Amino acid sequence: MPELPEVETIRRVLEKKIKNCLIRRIEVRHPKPVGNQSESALAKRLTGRRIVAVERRAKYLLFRLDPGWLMIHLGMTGQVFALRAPQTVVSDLPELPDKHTHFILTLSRDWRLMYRDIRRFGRIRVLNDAGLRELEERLGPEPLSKDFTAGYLQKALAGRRAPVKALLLNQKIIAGLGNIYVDEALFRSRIAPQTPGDRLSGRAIRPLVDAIREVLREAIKHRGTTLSDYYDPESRRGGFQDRLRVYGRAGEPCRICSQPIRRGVVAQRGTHWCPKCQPYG
DNA sequence: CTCGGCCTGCTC
DNA sequence: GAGCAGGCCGAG
Repeated sequence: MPELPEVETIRRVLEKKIKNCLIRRIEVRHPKPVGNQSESALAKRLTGRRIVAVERRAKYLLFRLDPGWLMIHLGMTGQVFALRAPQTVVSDLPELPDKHTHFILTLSRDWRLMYRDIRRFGRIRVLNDAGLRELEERLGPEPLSKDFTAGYLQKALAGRRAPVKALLLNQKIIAGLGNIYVDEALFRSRIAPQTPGDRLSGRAIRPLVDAIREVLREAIKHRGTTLSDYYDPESRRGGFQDRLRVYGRAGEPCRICSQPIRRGVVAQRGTHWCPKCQPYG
């Protein structure tokens, strides 16, 4: 569920709070998210390590240790909370840890990191440098990096018959987009989501690249989108949900042309678009 | 490339 | 009770 802007928001908050903390203790409360590894095996690889930096690649949160990496992918409903020892979350969230809190790191300076995940689609792994390289091999360029250019995207989409929506969700083509921001970027670049990759005109590529960058930057600025489950590590909601132009707005008037926003299924995902403002392919 | 599976909770 | 949900992976 969290896409690049949400994971980036989490990263920034965590960096501010727990960078340079030592991992004192770990607790595995449900084995699934850690890949059914035993608590003792994980503890051997984590306790005593320092969190040197908090990084992000695509939708992966990467804690740089000394040595090694702790990787967290939030799946659809994963959340990470950073709490000072006695203090609990504010807002409308349950007291932690609750029955959906599956993994806890106790850190120096009284911090505790709690991983909570209702659907348990998320994953927590300890990686060495080789493991990190394997992860990297499955991912395309970061959309906000200089590697993501019109030339690159043109090549990546060439000869692909799948709908452009499916291609933009493919993390090997571009890393970090999910259902919300793909729909939003296609709206902003006026491209119909069903358009096959190889039928996108060359002129459509540049606006698409710009729209992807723009929507991600804006969403990060507003600390991500909270539709229901997303909260940052300080249990704050995002603000971008109020600025969505098509996602979740089926039947509501388009903000540009007032036509009702359509909803259908493309690439097996709920897809939102304006039939009038998105004529291109 | 498409589909089903993994999970729980919420809305109809 | 059915269908849906911000993601990913492996099977066919």
